[in-house]
Amino acid sequence: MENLDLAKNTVVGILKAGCKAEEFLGNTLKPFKISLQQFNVLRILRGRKGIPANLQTVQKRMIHKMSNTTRLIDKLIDKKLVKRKICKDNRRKIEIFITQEGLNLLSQLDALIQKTEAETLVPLSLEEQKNLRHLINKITLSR
Amino acid sequence: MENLDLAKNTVVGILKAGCKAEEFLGNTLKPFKISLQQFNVLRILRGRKGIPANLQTVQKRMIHKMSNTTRLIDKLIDKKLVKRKICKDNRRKIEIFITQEGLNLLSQLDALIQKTEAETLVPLSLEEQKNLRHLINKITLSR
DNA sequence: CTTCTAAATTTGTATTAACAAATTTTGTCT
DNA sequence: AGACAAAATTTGTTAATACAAATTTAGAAG
Repeated sequence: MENLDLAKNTVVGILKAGCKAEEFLGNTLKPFKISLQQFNVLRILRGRKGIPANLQTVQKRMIHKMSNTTRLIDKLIDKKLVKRKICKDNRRKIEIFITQEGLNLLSQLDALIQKTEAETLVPLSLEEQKNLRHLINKITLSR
Repeated sequence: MENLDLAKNTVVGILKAGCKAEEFLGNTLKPFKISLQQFNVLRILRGRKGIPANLQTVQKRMIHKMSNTTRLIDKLIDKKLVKRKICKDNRRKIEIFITQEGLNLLSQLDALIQKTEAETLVPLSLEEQKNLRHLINKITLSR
């Protein structure tokens, strides 16, 4: 009965696939000296198209839920890829923006990352990818 | 065209699912003070059923390929869950065993982990799990 | 407006992981 | 056996992450 270990094998498979994807993407990002987590935050900020984000907005959309987004963003600020601003009408609210330099970096990366994503999924046909996406989404969207 | 971002969405989904699985498993292991990586090494060693393993055997089977398995195993030795032995007939060869204490810990964890794995996959039927496992394996087994 | 409570953010500390260099081991060839 | 090259392992150092506690902020209630 291959069913006995179905859940175990599936979960281990998910973990391995996640590691492989992280490895591939990490290798692509390495020459640019940013981590996958940092890259994802940059993409989140770009996605806001000028609308500033506060910490929790960023945190909610992050792939890796980590306990310390403050310092992750500090790193991006050190690299001049991101800025913190104090809102004019509510000076207690701190808002986060991506800088032009950050946008430039992302546009450099876009094509490379797209290629890496494709490489990761090479063993799957388009139909299989759709199928996989559907199944995976069922897992992740359910919380 | 939802196809434009198919690969991107699929890869992001894989990453998220991986994080979710790590989170669930990590929470289960937390009260026992071992990390998921350490737990996996223990399971690898148990799987050898008394046959000792050397470092690279362990490394090859690890889910998280990390650069430093030596210190990971050192941690397990500190916790008395694992032992290093010097082979009699070839005293240069160092072999790694799981201790009785390690086996006891694993048998305590087995049921809990199984439950956690099931919880992670709750949104999927058995058929869907099989399907997912198949697709995921295509990705991970291809290297 | 002040007070209170819950949520969000930051900070300090300890643990873990990444990276590169150095060392040790393995196996082959003479 | 001895020497060498390649692979594996260990070690030092730096960077990232986890965890818990402390601080700050937001919003409700009086």
